[in-house]
Amino acid sequence: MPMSPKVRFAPSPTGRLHVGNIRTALINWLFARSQGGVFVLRIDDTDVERSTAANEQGIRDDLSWLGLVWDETFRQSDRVDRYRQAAEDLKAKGLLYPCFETADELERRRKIALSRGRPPVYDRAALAMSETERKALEADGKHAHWRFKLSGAAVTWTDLVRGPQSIDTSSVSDPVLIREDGSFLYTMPSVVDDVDARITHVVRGEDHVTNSGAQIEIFEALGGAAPEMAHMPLLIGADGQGLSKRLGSLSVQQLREEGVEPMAIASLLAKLGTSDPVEARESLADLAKEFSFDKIGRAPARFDETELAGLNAHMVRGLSFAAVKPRLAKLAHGEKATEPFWLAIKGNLNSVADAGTWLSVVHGGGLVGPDLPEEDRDFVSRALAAFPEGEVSPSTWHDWTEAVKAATGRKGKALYMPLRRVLTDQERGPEMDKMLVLIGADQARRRLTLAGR
RNA sequence: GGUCCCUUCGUCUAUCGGUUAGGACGUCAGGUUUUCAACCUGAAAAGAGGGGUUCGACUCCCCUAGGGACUGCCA
Repeated sequence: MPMSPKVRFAPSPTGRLHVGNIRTALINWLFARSQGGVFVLRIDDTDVERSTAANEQGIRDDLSWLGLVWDETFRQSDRVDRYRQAAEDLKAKGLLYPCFETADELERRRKIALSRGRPPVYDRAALAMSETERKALEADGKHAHWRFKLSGAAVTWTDLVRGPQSIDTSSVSDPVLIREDGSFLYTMPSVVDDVDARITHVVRGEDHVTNSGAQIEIFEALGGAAPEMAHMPLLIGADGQGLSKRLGSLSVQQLREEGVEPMAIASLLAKLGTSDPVEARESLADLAKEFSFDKIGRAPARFDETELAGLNAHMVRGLSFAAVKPRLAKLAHGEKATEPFWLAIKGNLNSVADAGTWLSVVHGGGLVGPDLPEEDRDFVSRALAAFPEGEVSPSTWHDWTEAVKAATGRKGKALYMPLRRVLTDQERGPEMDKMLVLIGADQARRRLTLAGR
């Protein structure tokens, strides 16, 4: 029996979480939970220019809302001393070397290489530099950035999703680990943190596959063994194109504002691209029970907002009154919501917030009523005359409409639709026998009176 | 340009050389319903293209096409 896994989700606080991020977080969380493991939230804030405390808090809020609670958390900016130590270790081993090319220069060289049809791989010119040259540059006030010296050999691992992998490090540039200003790029801190936190599995998007090749060498250089790796296929848009632009901006925040249930999001993201049917699940625990890397395919999966909306509607209709009561209470007249009310209307909702419409239909006294054609106004008056005395009951609608049918000769849509419109101000909605009971006799008579002549 | 990955109904997928290519969601039709939803029944719907290998290919190999990713002093 393998030891229980420890995984991490490592967002960079340069923005809020979006669907791609969440999926990575979710898969990590589900894997950890499915194995009784530990889920670590690591804030990758090594890019001080773009990282903000507000974004970090936003990310924590987003994860909490989704229910992706973390067992441990820390931020990389608090561990810089440890990274310096690791860097010194690599320097001592001759695996970290100083470079003095400017960013502009490197960019230019890449473009030239590309235009000549050559791979834009760093040529290691700095490695050939003599001590004297280096001293001269430093004396000149130049600051070095530092690159990790890749072995040039093939790095292999068995990916939990992709199977046997091999990255030829000779076709990859030596990664810059330390910037000219002395700050760290994420590559090495990530490895140091994974070692120190004893991360057992690195689960991330397949955009990191090449990184993994380099990072595995850094793991080994630092005297550790690399964790297990799992690289998920990326999500693409419904149009089959990359997810980046439009859906990249589809944030948890926005989804939340649109009234999408957290479990609708989680269900879709957990099942999309797997051999399981995409169906709503009530809890993350249910999803965790069904989680397995074996079920994840290797092809990019399409994320479709329409599918999410459908799943959400299905989910909302299945919500119990107890679960939804506190949320209804936040809507106008929501404190008056009862279980019969919820049961009557939930089948007509796409989101919990949609309940607001029906709350105002039932409890909003100021219903003005629709503009009815002349003949309908007359019909409504006759219907009012047939309205039974006293309070209404579940059978009132049936009895009343039968009486109206007999009195007016109307039937079907011509009979029901004007009454629905007058009583609810809507052309469609929950079953009228239930609605009538919810609206009550007084309101019903009032609305019929106003709409009649 | 290079490296890696992918391609089965509209969508997510099953199939470990021999199947009427299965399921789920969606769609459509019928039933039920005053409407919508739900539910029931049924239907339409797929191996990107071309070459091989083989008695037999969705499955193995090659090519082509298409898609994705990486190729940063971002993460």
